[in-house]
Amino acid sequence: MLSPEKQLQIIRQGTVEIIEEEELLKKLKEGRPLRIKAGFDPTAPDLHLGHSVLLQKLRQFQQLGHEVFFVIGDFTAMIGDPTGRSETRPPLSREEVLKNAQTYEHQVFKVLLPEKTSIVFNSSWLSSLGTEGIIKLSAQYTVARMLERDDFSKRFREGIPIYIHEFLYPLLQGYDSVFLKADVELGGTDQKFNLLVGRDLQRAFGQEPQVCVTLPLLVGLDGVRKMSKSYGNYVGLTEEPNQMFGKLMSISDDLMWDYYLLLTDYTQEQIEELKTHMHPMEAKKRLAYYIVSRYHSEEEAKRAQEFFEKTFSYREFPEDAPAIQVRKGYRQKAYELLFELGIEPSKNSARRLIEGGGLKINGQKIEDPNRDIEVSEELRLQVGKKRFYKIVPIEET
RNA sequence: GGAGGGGUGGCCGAGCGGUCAAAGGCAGGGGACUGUAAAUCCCCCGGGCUCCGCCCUACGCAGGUUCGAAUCCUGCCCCCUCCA
Repeated sequence: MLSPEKQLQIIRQGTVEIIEEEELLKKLKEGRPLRIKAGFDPTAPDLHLGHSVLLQKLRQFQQLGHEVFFVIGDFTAMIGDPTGRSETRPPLSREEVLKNAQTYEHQVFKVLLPEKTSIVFNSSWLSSLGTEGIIKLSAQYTVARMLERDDFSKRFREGIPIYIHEFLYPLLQGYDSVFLKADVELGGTDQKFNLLVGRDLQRAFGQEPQVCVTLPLLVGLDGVRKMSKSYGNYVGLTEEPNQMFGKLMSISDDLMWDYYLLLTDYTQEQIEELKTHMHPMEAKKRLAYYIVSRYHSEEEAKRAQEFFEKTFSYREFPEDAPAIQVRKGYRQKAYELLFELGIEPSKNSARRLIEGGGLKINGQKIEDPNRDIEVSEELRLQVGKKRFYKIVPIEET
């Protein structure tokens, strides 16, 4: 095991805040494996790279010899964390939650070390809390303190409704920490308040308070908003290699360094090294390769990179483009063809696409949507910059 | 319970009797430039069509007044503010 000071240094990397660092150091000095907790809401079926920031940090803890409690908030998911803006989330059904939770397990172990991970469901202790338990728990916290939370105080000020049950969310999450006797809890910066409630509750229950570690929210592919499924700016952990590689190559150079810091095992120094000595595009390829091999395999990462280079650097038509079969001699106007073969969802959108110059057939730009296209031999379509199709004629039987 | 304000396209936000499928912004799609980066510029962006034109739905819901309503009136639903 590394020295406590050295450990702290590694832990600190990429975090926003550690409350309190002194306490963490003290805990580390005890020389025992610490109990590290992080909670996930099983509200969406798939995790994306944004979630993996936490996983990455948890993994570092594991590498340092600590123990991770991966809490699936199946109970709290039924409340819905109020963090997500002022909108009240529709509560999820039990089945949905469980189904989502299942897919998590599989994805999580692409990053976490199984032998040092316990996956636990918070319903297993929260659902038996009972009305009485909830009341006792609620008695540990005041409304005034609840209103300290940014989201709540803002809404309170602006007269946006705050429902009573929303107060329960931080309390229950905090109670998870009590139940698990967590030494450390990790969360995104948006979780800070909830993490702190955990501290207070542990104190109230006579435990040593957990250390709270907050991590930045990963910025999505658009470089502006946080990565989130609802913004469509995410990379899913289960996405296919070519997709994943391509998406990662499309981020801005600035953003790439955040990704390095938050998603890889590269140290700060190594990152600096890349920044100063490597062409940004090469560095980006390395990042994409790294991530694809983590969630798929080296082999697939290699193939994804080759695919990328062929199609985009050398502009080769990808051999494994989806093939669409049509009757030999099929003849149709360009826009009709795109529609009929299911490449574009409507004739209008096909027309717009072509008029905008987004269609190439056999490398030649087609600009007139009404132009007749005849399929007598294989045609290679490029639609927009990223979509490729082969149109294959077959003899009529 | 009382008094006011408000609900517009995926989102934000103008419009307040015709010239409104509805300004502007964001997001999105395409193109140029590139390193499928960023920045920038250009085009498209409710839906459909035989597309320099035509046809449908649309401005919370339901009716009404008008030759004509997102814009006026009535009722209903929802949201917000202040007072109690």
